[in-house]
Amino acid sequence: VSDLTPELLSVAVETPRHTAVGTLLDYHHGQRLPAGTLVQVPLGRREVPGLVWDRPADPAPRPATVRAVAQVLDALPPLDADWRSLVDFAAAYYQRGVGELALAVLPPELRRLDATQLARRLGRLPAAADAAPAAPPRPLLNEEQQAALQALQAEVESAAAAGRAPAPLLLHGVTGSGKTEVYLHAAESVLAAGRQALVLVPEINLTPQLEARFAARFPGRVLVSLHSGLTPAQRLRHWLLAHLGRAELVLGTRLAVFASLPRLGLVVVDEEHDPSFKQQEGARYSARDLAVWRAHRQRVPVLLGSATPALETWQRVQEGRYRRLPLEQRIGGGAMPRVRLVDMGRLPRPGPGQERALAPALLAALHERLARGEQSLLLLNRRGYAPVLHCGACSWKSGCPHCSAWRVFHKGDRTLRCHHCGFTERVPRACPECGNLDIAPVGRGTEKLAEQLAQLLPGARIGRIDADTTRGVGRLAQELAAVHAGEVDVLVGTQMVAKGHDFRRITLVAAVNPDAALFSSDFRAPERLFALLMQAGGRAGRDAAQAAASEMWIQTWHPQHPLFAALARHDYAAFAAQQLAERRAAGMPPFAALALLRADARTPETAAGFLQAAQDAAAALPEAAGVTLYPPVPPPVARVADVERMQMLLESPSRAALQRLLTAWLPSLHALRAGHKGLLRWAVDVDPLAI
DNA sequence: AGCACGCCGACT
DNA sequence: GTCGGCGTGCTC
Repeated sequence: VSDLTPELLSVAVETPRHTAVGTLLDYHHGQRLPAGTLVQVPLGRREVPGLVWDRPADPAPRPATVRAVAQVLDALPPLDADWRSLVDFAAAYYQRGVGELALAVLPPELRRLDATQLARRLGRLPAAADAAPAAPPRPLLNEEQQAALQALQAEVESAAAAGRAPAPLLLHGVTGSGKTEVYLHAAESVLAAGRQALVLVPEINLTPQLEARFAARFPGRVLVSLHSGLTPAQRLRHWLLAHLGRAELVLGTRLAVFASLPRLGLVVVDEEHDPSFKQQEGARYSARDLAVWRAHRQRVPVLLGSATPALETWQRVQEGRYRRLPLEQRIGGGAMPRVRLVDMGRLPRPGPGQERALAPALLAALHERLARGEQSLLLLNRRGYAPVLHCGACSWKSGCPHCSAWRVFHKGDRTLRCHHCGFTERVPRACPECGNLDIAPVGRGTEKLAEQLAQLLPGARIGRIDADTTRGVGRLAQELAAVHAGEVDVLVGTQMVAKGHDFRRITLVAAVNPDAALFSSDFRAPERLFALLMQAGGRAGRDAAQAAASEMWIQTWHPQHPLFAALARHDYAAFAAQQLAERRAAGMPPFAALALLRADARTPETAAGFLQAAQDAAAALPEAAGVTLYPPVPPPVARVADVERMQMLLESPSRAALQRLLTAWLPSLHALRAGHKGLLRWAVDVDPLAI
C-alpha cells in the first residue's frame, strides 16, 4: 500500500446506538493503523477519543464525507484482539454500541489525555518486577484444598490436550473453608508460568483485605487494584500496568472484568453469587458471566467461589457444564453454628404499650454471651430508626413528595430521608396534615434496634454498622477494627456486615426480622436471603474453641418454611433443588432467558404508552416467535425523583431467540420515541436481577 | 450523547 | 432590546 493512499479505518467512538452514528465510523489516515490503537477523531464540531476497530466484513456504505484521524496516541500499545472480542461480545449481548462500551470501560483519564500527556504518564510507571523472589512459607493445605487444586490442574491439562477451553470450576465452600488459599495457590502457578491472574470481588470494601493477603504471599510481584474508589490518576496507572503486562495480579470489582490483560492465565470470581457483579446502569453487564465468557474464549481456567452459588451456576454444575470442587471442612476445625428458629407466633403477646424487638430466649442467649465475654451480631436489613412515621389522628404517613416510597425517620439527626432520591427534611414536631403532636415511628431499623438493645442489655457496648455509620473514607475499616479489638459486645448491622468480614470472637448471629424476603414478589428474594443467612452464619464459630457454642438465631413467623429447614441443616443443595424445581415450573431463570424494557417518563401513561407501542412493533416481527412479551407494569418503586417508571418483561426458553428479537427490534424503538412526547429515556436490561 | 440552531417569553 | 427555555437536527 502506497504511503500516499489514504487508508480507510473503522473507528469505535462513544456515540449512542440506534442513532445515525451509532455504529463504527469511517475515518482516513495516511497509513494503516493496527486495530486497538487509541486515536482522537473529529465528530461534528468536537474532537472525541476513539479506538481503531476491526473492519467489519460488510462495512456500511461509505458516507459522503470521510474525515481524517486527528491524532494517533500510539505510545499506548493497541488493545489486543482478545480484549476487542470481549467488548464486541458484551456490546452485542447487552445491546449497546461497540464504541459506547469500549470507551466507557477504559479508565476515564485515558480518554482525556493527548499524546504528550500520555507519554509522560507511561514514562512514570514502574518497570516490571525482576525475577520472582522466594515465596514466603505457605500454610499446609488440607485434603479438600489439595484435591481442588489437583482437579484444577487436571482440567487445565485435559482441556489443553483436547484443544478445548477448561470447564469453569465452582469452588463450593462455606465461610472459613479456605477458598482464598486455593486462589493463592492457583495464582502462584499462573505467575510462575509468566502469566497474569485476574481476581474479581463483589465490593470495594472487600478489596483491601484480599489485596493484603495477595501482597503478603507474593512479595515483589506487581499487584494492582481496579475499582471506582481509586483516584482517576491511580486508576489509569493501575490499568496501564495491567495493559502493559507489568502487573501480574489484578484485583478488582466488576469493572475490572474489562481490564486489558495481554497474558491472562487465570480468572477468579469470589462470591460469584453476589448481585453486585451485575452493573445496574448504562451497559447492564454481569461481570461474572463476562468473566466466564472471557476465560472460555481465551482458554484459561475460571474459578467461581461461593458458599451459596447463584442458581444459574448451580444448574450448570448439575448439567455437567461446570465442575464442582467441594470444600466442606472449616479450616482449624470450626463448625457451622447451630441454627435455632424462634417461632414469633408462639410468643406471649407483649404487654400494652410494649414492643418486642427480641424474643426472651434470644435475649437470654445474648446475656449469656455478654457474661462469657463473647460477641454477638444482630442482622436487620433496614437502616434508619423507623421506616415510616405515622399520625394516629389523621393517618398521615411520611411519604416522599418525589417518590412512591416512605421517607425513613433518622433519629440521630432528626430527619426524614428518602432512601431513593435523597430528599431530606427535618422531622416535623407535629403532623403536617392535622397538627396532631402524636406522630409515631412505625417499624424498626438498625438505629432503633441499637437503642432498644442499650436498654435491654444495660452496660453492654452496642455497635452499629450500616451505610449511615460508615459514610466517608475509612469509616467502615474503623468500625470493623473496633469490633476486632473487642470494643463492642453486640454489633447491629445491615447486610453489609455479613459480607466477607472475618469476626473471630462472634459466637452468636441473629436475623431479627428476615421474613419479608419469604413472600417478596422478587423471584430471587429467597435465594438472596439464603445466601445472606449462610454468609452471616459463617461469621460465627470460625474458631474451633468456640465453635461448639456458636449459634445462629432466626426470628420468624414461618418457622416451618422449607428455606429455614434447609438452612438449619446447612444444606445448600436441598435449598437449591427446591428453588430450581420452582423456577422450572414457573419458567424462570435459569430455565428461561429474560430481558426487561424500561421506560422513564413524566407520567406513567406516557411510559406505558411507549412500552405498549414497542410491544406492538415487536409482535409484528418474525423474530418474536418463541418470545413472550408481558404487559407493561410499574416496578416496585414506580416514581423516583418525580420520574415515573414502567417496565415490560420479555421471556423465552431460548436465549438465542431472545437475542435475535432484541437485535431486530431495538433499532426501531429509536424512531418510535418521536411519537411519545414526555418520554425521558428507555433502556433494555438483559438478564435482569429483579423483575 | 453533545452541540448547534432557532424560535418564543420575560427581565435589566 | 438580549438572555435563556428546550424542541429539532446533525455528527464518519
